[in-house]
Amino acid sequence: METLRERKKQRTRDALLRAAVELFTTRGYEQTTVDDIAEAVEVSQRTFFRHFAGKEEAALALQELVVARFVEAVRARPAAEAPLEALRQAVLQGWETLNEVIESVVPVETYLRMYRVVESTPVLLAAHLRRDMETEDTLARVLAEREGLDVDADPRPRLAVAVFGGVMRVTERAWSTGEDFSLEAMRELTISYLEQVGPALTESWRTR
Amino acid sequence: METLRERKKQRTRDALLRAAVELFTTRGYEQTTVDDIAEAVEVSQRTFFRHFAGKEEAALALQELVVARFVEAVRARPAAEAPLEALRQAVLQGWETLNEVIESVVPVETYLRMYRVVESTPVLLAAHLRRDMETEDTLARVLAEREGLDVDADPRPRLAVAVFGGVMRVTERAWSTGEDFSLEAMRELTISYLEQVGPALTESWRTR
DNA sequence: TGTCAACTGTCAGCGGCTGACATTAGCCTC
DNA sequence: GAGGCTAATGTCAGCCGCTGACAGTTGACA
Repeated sequence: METLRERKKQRTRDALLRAAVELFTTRGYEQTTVDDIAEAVEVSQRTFFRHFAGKEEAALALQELVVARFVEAVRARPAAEAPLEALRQAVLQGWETLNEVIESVVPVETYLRMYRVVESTPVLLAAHLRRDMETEDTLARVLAEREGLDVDADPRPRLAVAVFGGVMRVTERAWSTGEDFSLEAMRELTISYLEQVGPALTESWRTR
Repeated sequence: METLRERKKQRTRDALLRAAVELFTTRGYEQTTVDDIAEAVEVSQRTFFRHFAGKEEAALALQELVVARFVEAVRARPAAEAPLEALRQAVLQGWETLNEVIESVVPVETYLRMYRVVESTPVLLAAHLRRDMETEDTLARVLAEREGLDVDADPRPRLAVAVFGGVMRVTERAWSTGEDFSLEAMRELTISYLEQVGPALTESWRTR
């Protein structure tokens, strides 16, 4: 059982996160000050910074939930599965179960809107990409362990994860600049792009 | 012929850039204030911001020179060359001719030290990665044009460039966290990793 | 119930960055 | 070569993100 103090603290954090996301997705990230967020929740600015390391962290907190779950999904894939197939399955699984992670904090649609705010705000995109690299680092270790390799001696786990991450980033960008912002569209793009990356590297583009 | 005013302006910018790099590589990025840089050149802080959009831009200005040249090198590759081979050749060519671009501003060794500052400073790494994405966008258009494709309709140019970029990022990271900070080491890593990416994706890692 | 610790508020201050306005100094024409 | 024009710089005030220090409040737990 949780203590009252912990519940109160969590409630404040949730309120700050929800207010931040609400403001970011309506007014825009740059147009929202930390004071705005704190004021909306009726706490001091200092309290905001006690819950979030910075404005960026509040903007990326939702993504972090999804990414953490994705990494766990990769860990849970059967050991017999090939590395890239494990990544592929974990990603698709992630899209399917997005509701379970997000809906308890904000509506999925809000999450998807926030996603696009990140993609279209330079400073947020930059922070997002750096986090991606950290995730890739973690994933490389997971894959290396699955295959019994030393991640510092054998570059192949890092290379595979980097390639996979590159494809996912192209996918995300295509989704966020496209017209269909549904989860289903994201899922179909993921499948399609992962299928095409092999041919794109080996075959000539002129002989489709 | 250049006007005196333009020469003076360029000289101020160069002095600011050199002072910034000098301070960043000795004292560290976070430990250096814009006032420090301006003071070292004996100009006002406001003048610094008239030459650089921000502190980050001064830190990434050297890289920008190299990246711009790399993109030009890709454009200049023979049209008959396969896309990925064009990228590969352009990168290797870039390392070989690094002197020509950099030495007129700072010693190559200083550039390599600055490179590692970027890799090890979170906020700089983030900004660097975002720039990489912009570069990848440009390169995808270049490759699409070479192959006569529409970059918005066919994802293959973007996918190929993203994969290539992913490999290069793994390479850079391995170089900057390794022990041999020479250009030759960078070059060898590049060749080695680009060779291994194919097998890493297709073959089983256990049957080396 | 009283002590301790955690959460919060207030205040002061730093650093990045910008707009507005004044000043200097190269450029260009008559 | 004296004038006006304009680009480059300096100065000043102020916003915003963020942090440390200190004080007040409110749960936790004996």
